[in-house]
Amino acid sequence: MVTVSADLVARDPRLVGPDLLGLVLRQGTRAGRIIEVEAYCGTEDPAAHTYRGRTVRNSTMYGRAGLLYVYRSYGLHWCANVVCGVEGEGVAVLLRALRPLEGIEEMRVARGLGRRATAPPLTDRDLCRGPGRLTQALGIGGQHDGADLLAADRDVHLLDDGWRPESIEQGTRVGISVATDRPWRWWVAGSPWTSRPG
DNA sequence: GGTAAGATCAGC
DNA sequence: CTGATCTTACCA
Repeated sequence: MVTVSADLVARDPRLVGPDLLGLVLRQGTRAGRIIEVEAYCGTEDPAAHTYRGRTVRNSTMYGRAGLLYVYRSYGLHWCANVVCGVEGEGVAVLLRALRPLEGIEEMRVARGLGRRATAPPLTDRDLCRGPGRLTQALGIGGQHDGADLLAADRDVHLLDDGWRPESIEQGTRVGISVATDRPWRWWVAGSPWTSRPG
């Protein structure tokens, strides 16, 4: 397990996105492998939070590459992004699904909070499949917005254990209503851990 | 000042 | 399909 270099993320998010597949996101004792991502491309991307300029919420997305941009989605869920490009550009890659690797019991507890007693038991596939689910599973929230993912001594960081996908598939992004034609979503081909069937 | 629309998810 | 619930944009 080694940390990820700044060179990997200090590029166009459409290049960084597929290169993040296979890397490990760790938060405390919980970790998962990145299976599915989407690129958000700043002023040229109407679906990006930074398309209309800086706000209180999106300021981290303008920071230097390798920071974690965490925002609240629909007032309820947290979504985690890896800031890319150069400082001030406002581009990032959204993490959409992980394969759980470590701390799976902790993830199960975190994901079970607030569920009805009658709800069916959570399978491993239910833990990190979707951007809101993976942050809940790892315990990532607003307090991690702006964290440095490239420093191994931090609570939350990116690691490379050498694993690489055999092949990668590409398609359009999920859950947006503008710029729906841009093929800026990538996932590990054939993986059962994606947020929706490939 | 009010309102609508989200980079979502769970439950019916 | 709907409701939950926070942030922002846009209009009055």
